[in-house]
Amino acid sequence: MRSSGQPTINDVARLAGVSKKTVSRVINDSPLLHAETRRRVETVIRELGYVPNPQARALALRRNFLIGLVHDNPNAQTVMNVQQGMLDGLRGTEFELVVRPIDRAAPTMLDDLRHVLERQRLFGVLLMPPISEDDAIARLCEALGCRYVRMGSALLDTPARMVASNDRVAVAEAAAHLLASGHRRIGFIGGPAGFRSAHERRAGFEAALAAAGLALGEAQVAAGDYSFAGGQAAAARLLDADPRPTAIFACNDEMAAGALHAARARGLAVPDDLSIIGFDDSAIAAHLWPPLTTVRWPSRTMAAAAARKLIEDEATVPTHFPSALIPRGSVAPPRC
Amino acid sequence: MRSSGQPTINDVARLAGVSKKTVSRVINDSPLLHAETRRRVETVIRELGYVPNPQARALALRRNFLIGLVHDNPNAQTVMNVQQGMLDGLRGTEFELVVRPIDRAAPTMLDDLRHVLERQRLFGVLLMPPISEDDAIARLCEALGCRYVRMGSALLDTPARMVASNDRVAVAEAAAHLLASGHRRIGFIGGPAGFRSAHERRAGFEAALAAAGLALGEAQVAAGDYSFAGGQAAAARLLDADPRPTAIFACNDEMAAGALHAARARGLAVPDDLSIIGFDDSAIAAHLWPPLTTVRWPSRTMAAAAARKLIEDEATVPTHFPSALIPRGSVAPPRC
DNA sequence: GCGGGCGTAGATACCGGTGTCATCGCTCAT
DNA sequence: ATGAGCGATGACACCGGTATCTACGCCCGC
Repeated sequence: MRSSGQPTINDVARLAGVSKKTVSRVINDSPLLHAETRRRVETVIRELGYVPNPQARALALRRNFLIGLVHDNPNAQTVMNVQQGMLDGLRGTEFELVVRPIDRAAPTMLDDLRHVLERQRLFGVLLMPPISEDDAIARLCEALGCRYVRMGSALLDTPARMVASNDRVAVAEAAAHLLASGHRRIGFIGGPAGFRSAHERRAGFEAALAAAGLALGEAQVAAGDYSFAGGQAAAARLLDADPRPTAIFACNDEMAAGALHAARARGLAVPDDLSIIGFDDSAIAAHLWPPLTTVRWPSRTMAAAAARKLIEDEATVPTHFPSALIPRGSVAPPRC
Repeated sequence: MRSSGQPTINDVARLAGVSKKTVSRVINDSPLLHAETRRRVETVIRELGYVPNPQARALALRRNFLIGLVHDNPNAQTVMNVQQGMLDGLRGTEFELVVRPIDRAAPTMLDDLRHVLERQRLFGVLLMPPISEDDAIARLCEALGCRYVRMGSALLDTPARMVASNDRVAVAEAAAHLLASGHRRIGFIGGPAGFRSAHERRAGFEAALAAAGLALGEAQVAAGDYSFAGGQAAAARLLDADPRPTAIFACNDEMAAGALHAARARGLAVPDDLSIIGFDDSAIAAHLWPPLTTVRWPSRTMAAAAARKLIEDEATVPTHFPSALIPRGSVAPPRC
C-alpha cells in the first residue's frame, strides 16, 4: 500500500501502531507522552528516515518558515556577509533563507515587492540598507502582515524592528585618526543624497572636524554615489583644487578605490602624497595597494541579530553594533 | 463568517457563486471554462485581492517551488552574479530562490546538505563550482529526488544537468595574448589540486605554449589556492627565480591581485616590468591599479540557463557558454 | 462503591489547494 | 424519439500535517 516517495506521518503512525496525532506529539516534543510510546515512535522515525513535510506544517500552522533578505545593495561582499550572518542567526531553527534583490530605481518596485511578499507569505524579511531607509517599504511589510527588521546606520524604527551601527561615531573616529596624523585639509566624498548612512557619516565627519576647531568647507566636499566611478570623479574634483587636500575620507570602500585610481592618474603616491580612508572593510579594501585603512561595518553580526529578532519574540537581542576603525596602509602623515 | 487574514479560495468561490474547483480552474488557466464564468471569478479575485497559498498548492501538487543555490565559493561577486542570473532565469515563474552556503571542509558537510534537502524538499538545486565538481554531492541530490544542475568549467555530467564554460579554450586565448605581446617566460599560478577548473585552465595554458613551441617547466608553475594570500606567495616564488618571468597568468583574479602586491613589494611596475592576467572578471579586476586584464566567466548568463534547465523539461536550453578575454591595462610587451 | 481529576491516546475536523469522477444540459447522428 | 458525445461545472476525497475535543484507564478521597 505504501507508495514510493518519502514516508509520511501516516506511515510512521501505522508502523508504530499509534495515531498520527501521537506521532505529531513526538515530533513537537510534547510533554504528555509515555516514555515508552515516545521511544517506540522515535525508533520507527529513525528506521524510516521520516522527515516532516514543511509545506504541510506551514499549511496547518497557518504560517511558514521562510525568512527573506531584501536588498538593493551594490556591494556584493556586504550582501554576502549579511546572508552569512542571517544563516548564522537561523542555524538550528527550521527557517530557510530566501533572497530577493530588488531594483529601487524601477517604478514597479513596490508592486514587485508586494507581489513577492503576498505570494510567498514570508514569515519575515530583513531590509538591508539602502532600502531599509525607505519607510514606504517598511509600511508595505506591515500592511501585508510580514514581520520586518531594518538594518541601518542609525535607529530609524523601534528597537524591536531595527539593528543599527553607529556610523556617526565610527566616522568621527576615522576623521580623528587623520587629524591625529597631522592632516588639516581633508576631503570628504559623500554618499548619495537621501541615504541615511551618507547623512550619518557626514555628520560624524563634521563633528570630528568641529572638535578640532575646523569647519568643513563646501570645496572640500564632493558628492559620490557609492560606486567606483563616482569615487573616481569625486576625487578628481577634490584633487584638482589648490591647495589640494592631503587626505580623503570616502563614505565607502568602492569610492575609496576610485579615489586611489584618481590619485594614481595624477601621479600622487598613496599614502605619501595622499592619505585615504574608506568605509565597509569590503574585500577590495585589503586587496588594494596600499591596503586600505577603513571602517568595519559589523554586517555579519548585525544580520545574525536581525535574524534572531525576526524569529524570536523576546527583545533580548541587542540592537546596537559598533563599527570599528581598521588601520592598514593608506594613511601616513602629510608631507607638506 | 469570514475571519480576517488573507482571503482563500473558499471566499472567492462563495462570493462568485461557484465551487472551489472552478476557482482553481481560473487560477490555472484551464481552457474548459465558460468565458462569462471566468470573468466573474476574475472580478471577485481582483476585488478580494486573492492570492493562492503556495504552501497549500505545494502540498496538493506534491512538489514545491523552491530552487536552491548551494555554494562554497570564496568569491562574493561571483556568487552574487550567479544569484542574479538564477533570478533572471526564474523571473515570471512561481519559483523562489533559497540560498545555502556550505562549508566543504566541514566533516559534517554531506549530512548538513542531506538535512537541508530532505527538510525543505527543494524542487531543484544549482551547484556552483567548486562543489559542483564533487560527485558525491550530485549523487546525494539524486538519491534524495532533488533535481540538480551543475555549473562548471567543463562538461562533467549529462548536458541536461550541466552548464559549462570552456575554460581551456579561454585560457589558451589569454596565453596566446601574452605570447603575441612578445612574452616568452610566462609564470603560471595554478588553482587548488582537485579543482576541475584549475585542471582545465592549466591544460589550456599548456596547450597555448605548446602551440608556440614552448613547454611549461616546473619552475614556471606555482600552486595557488584561489586566495589573495596564496597568489601573493605563489607570485613571490615565481618572481624570485632568475631569470624571472616577464608575465604571469593566475587562475583567478584574487590570486592575480595577490601577484600584483608581490610585484609591488619587489619594486616591479605592472605592466612595464611584469604583465599579469587573471580569471573571472570579478569586481576587483577593474578596481585594481592597473585595471586587470582578465577572462570573463559568463556566470550570470550561465546561472540563468541553469535555472531554466532546472524548471523546464525540454532540453532546448544551451549548455555551453564561452568565456572571453577582457583586455585592460595589466599587459604590455616585455621590456627586456 | 463511586464521582472527579489526571495522564495518555485517539477520532475527527481542518488548513487551502488539486485530482478524479459524476452530473447536467445541449447538440447531433441514427 | 433516443442515446452518444461533449462542454461546463460540482461533489468529494486527498495531500500531510495540527488543534480540539473526547475516551479510557487509573488513583484518589469520601
